Order: sequence, then C-alpha cells, then structure tokens
Amino acid sequence: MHYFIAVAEELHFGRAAQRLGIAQPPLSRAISQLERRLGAALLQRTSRSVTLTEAGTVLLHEGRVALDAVEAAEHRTRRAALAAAGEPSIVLATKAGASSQILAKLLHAYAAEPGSVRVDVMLCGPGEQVRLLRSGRADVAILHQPFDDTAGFDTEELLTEGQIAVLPAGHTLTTSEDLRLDDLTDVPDLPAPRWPGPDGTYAAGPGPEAQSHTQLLQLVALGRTLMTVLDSCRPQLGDDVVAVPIVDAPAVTTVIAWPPHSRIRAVADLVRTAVSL
Amino acid sequence: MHYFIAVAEELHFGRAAQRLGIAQPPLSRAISQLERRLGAALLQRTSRSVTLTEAGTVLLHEGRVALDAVEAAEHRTRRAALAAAGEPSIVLATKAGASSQILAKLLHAYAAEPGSVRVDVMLCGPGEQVRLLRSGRADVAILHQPFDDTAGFDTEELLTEGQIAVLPAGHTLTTSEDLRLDDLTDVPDLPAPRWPGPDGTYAAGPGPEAQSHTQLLQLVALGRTLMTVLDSCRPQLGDDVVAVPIVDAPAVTTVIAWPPHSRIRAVADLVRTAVSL
DNA sequence: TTCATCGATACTTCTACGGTATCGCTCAAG
DNA sequence: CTTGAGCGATACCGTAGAAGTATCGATGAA
Repeated sequence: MHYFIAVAEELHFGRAAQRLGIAQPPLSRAISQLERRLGAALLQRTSRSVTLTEAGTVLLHEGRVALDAVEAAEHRTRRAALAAAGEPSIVLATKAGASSQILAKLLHAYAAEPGSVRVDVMLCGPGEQVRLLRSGRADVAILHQPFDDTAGFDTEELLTEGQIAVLPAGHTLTTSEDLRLDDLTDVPDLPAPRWPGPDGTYAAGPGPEAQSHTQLLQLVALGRTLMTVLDSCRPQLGDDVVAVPIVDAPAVTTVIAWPPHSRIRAVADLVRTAVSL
Repeated sequence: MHYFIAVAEELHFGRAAQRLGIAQPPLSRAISQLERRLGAALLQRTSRSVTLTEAGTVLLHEGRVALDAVEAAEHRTRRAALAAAGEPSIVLATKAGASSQILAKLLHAYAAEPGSVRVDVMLCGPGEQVRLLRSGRADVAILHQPFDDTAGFDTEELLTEGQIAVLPAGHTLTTSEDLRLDDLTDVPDLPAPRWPGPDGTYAAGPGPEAQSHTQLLQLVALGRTLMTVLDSCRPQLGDDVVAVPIVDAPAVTTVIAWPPHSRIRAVADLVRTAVSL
C-alpha cells in the first residue's frame, strides 16, 4: 500500500523506490503483485511514462484513507496507554495565525470546566490539521471551510466571517474602500508569497519565501508581498500595514472538528464548551 | 491487527487461534510483539483469564475501523476497475422488510433520471448495512436512526416515523388503542423472537428462531411471538395480525448514508433523487 | 544509428512467520 | 494437601516470501 501510494504520487518507479528506501525491482514486483491480487490494472506503463488508471486513482484515494486509519489506530492506542498511566491530555491542531482569539477564549473557558484535562495546541501549516486529525496525531482541530476538507469528520460551526487583504501602508491599493479578488492577483510589486510544500521545498515563482505568519506580516510591512487573512485577525495587525475588506472572497467558517468515532470524554467536553461560547 | 481483534473478541488465545486458522504460539508472539511495538500493554493475562486494558479497548475499536478502511480500499478499487471496463453500477444496502415503499419510489425515480446506472439492492440483516458500507462492499445504504450507527458517514434524512407492535389477531393486547414498551416485554405467551448472530448461531431463550421478516410475520399470525415494525410497514400486514401504535417508542428516522469520501457520481445522483422525493 | 532511460525478469540471500514440543503457572477436584 | 487439567509463554526448527544484484528489452532523443 505504501509502495503503491509512493509510485502513484511520483509516477516513476525509480524515484518512488528511492523515496521508500528500497531498490526498484522489488517495487515493480510488489505493484504487479498488488494488481494481480486486485485483478485490476492500476498503472499504465509505456516504458517511457507511468499514468494512473481509473482504478489506480480510486486506490490512491482510498489507500491514503486506509493508511491514515491504520496510523490513527497506532497513535490513539499509544496515547490511550499514556493517558491511562499518567496525566490525560488531548491534542488540538489549529492553523497558525488564524482564529487565535476564539481559540484563546475556548482554551480559557475549557480550563475552567470541571474535569478538564491538559490541551496541547499544535500550530500547523495550511491544511496540515486535517492530516494530523486523520492520522490520529491530533484529537480535535480547528478547521476553516471551505479551505479544509472536513469530509469524514464530525463538526460544529463556531464563526463565519469575511476575509481582508493585508497591504503595506501607503500602497496604491490601500486607497480603495474595498477590493475584489481580481485586484489582488498579479499585482506586479506585490507577488504572492510562497509556502514550503510537505517536502520542505518551495515552488518556483517571484514571491518571497515564507515560513510563518509573523515573518509574512513583516514582509508585507516591508512592501514585498500581500496576504489575505480572516476578519478576526484585524486586531493583531500593526500600524505598518493596512487591512482592506475583500468583498467577493468566499465567507470562511471556522469549525471545530473531531473524528466521528472519538470516545474521548475530554474532546466532547471541549466541543461542548466551544459551541456554548 | 486481525490477530489482535480476534483475541480481543474471544478473550482467549486458544479459541482466537482456532478462529484464525493458526496455532496458538505464533498468536501469543504476534500479540506481545504488537505490544512491544506500541509500547503499551493491550491485554491483562492472569493465566486464567484475559481482559482488555484501556489501550486494548481503544485498539479494538480503532483497529476495526482501520481494517474496514483497508478492505474498503480493496473492494472499491475492484469495483472501479469493473465499472471502467463494463457497465457501471452501484450497490445499495438496506434492511430487509423496512422502508420498502420509500425504496421502491426512490429506485423508480432514480431509474428515470438521465445518466442513471444499475442499482444492485442488497437486503441485509439488522445492522449489517453499516458493516457493508464501511468495508466498501456497498456504496450507499438506507439506515434507521437511532438503531444504526451513522458515525463516520454523510447522511440525508428521508422520513421520521413511529413504531407499531404487530400482534396475533384476537390477542388480549390488541384491545388497547395504544401500547407502551413495558407492555410488550416479558409477555408470557408472546416471547421475543431470536435472530441469528453474525456467526449464524442463536442466543438461548424462549422465543422462536427467525430467519426473515416474512417468516416472523407468519409466527406472529400463529400466535407464537410479537414484533415491532415501522409505521410505514402497516400496509404490508395481512388480516391475521393486528397493528397497535407504541406511544413511547423512540421515533425512527430513515436516512440515506454514504461514505464521506465517495466520489461516485451515481451515488450523488441517487442521494439527490432521494432528498427531492 | 546509437545511447541513455526506465520498467521487467532471473537468480540468490535472508528475514520473519508459522508449526511442534514443552514449560510454568493457576485453580479446582478429590 | 496433592494432583491434574487448562492456558499462555518460551525454545527450537523449517519454509515461504520479500529484498538485493545483475541483466534484459523497449523506447525515445541526440
């Protein structure tokens, strides 16, 4: 399964084998064996290129879900053992820099609840929370629709708000009362920043490389780029940047999400606290 | 994983090994190996009895989910390959004997839709639909809340209704206008029927053994037992039985459910047809 | 036409999983 | 108190299957 996902992602047996830390022949054999077991062609090999078949696309998707479920079983078991032995705790995953005051309020209110446990907050890059939740490394997460894929989780809505553009003070765009998405794409002197991918590398492009939101904010203040954030982030902005509403940006809903099978009481308590805020 | 689930269910290494078709020693080793890998005790062995630890309970639950996910990946891939090759179709799982006219309406309406595909209907025993859906053998199911566990599925509500008791014509209970649940438990001459478990055996008890709803209905007509069914099943009952509403039975909601990651267009079409009925 | 690239195949090595035999512990019956 | 049956753990052995090395065959670019 691991093997197939690696090949399906790389679309190249050699690179996939390298990534897996094995030689190429066993990988070829494993894949054709998998195909024989399933009775279905997963890849079309033309000795010059590898492409996914219909069935292969399905298996790539379902296989990821399955592997995440296996990994989640491991992690949750380990954490249950630790919780039974020592002090119980839960892990909350949230995107760094977003919904921070709703989170602060939530943590404060939950800590005051009777029977509350320690909450470890994991600050993640964009979209990473979903991965953590699926793989059992986190117990509950703060997600943002429609950016994050909430399929397969139970969720409760917490807040719906608009988005604002953060621009360098004095930039020509700041003269407008409000902006549209079109106004923000391909601004010559404010190219979109580039985030590191899951592998730690950056895509090519004109924008500056960013590792964190504070860093990015500084780059905006320096007039090197622009960023869009949620309405509720406005109080965190300094005087060296200007916030302008984006009228046609989709509304973002902040939700609290957890795995549907979660039997952890602390998660239920936390969610109850969140919805009653 | 298979091994651990077998032991956790049997709570007996010998029987679990027999069920798995292997000898007992490799099973013992596999489990202790798993425990070492996870760094957590899963079972408490007292050489006289085996019990689950906290962590073991979690792993039993999460492990089932994970195994189902793996099996689902297999099944869905096979079906995707078949669909790509020949005529596409979807599998709908439903409990035998319940919500049959809503199902008939749905199938009829869906068949009239443009682009509809063949729908294979699987009639299941109680609770079996959930298993089929989780393991990928079915693409969509008709479930009944609160009986079926819809956790982890996307659902749409179709109908909410009460339950009625089906009694032999002329029985003393049929003189009432309505009944309560208490009236129906431990009726001496109408003991509750016994259904076969997943292993095909029957629990001990006074009631008659039943294999199907029609068979059960016949047993009611013969004055041997009673049964409770949904309001909407009333038109299917003959003159030899009497239906009496149960006023304090929980309302049952019929829902259509599908896996949250389903990318199958036909499932989406079927759901859309169902909610528009 | 040649050569580089890439996946498949042939053959060998070794790990790891399963089977048999047996031990040690516990509880119940005599 | 003794003995034996039940049950899980351990020791040891054999084999199946997975990974590595070497090489082939096909394809497309120079």
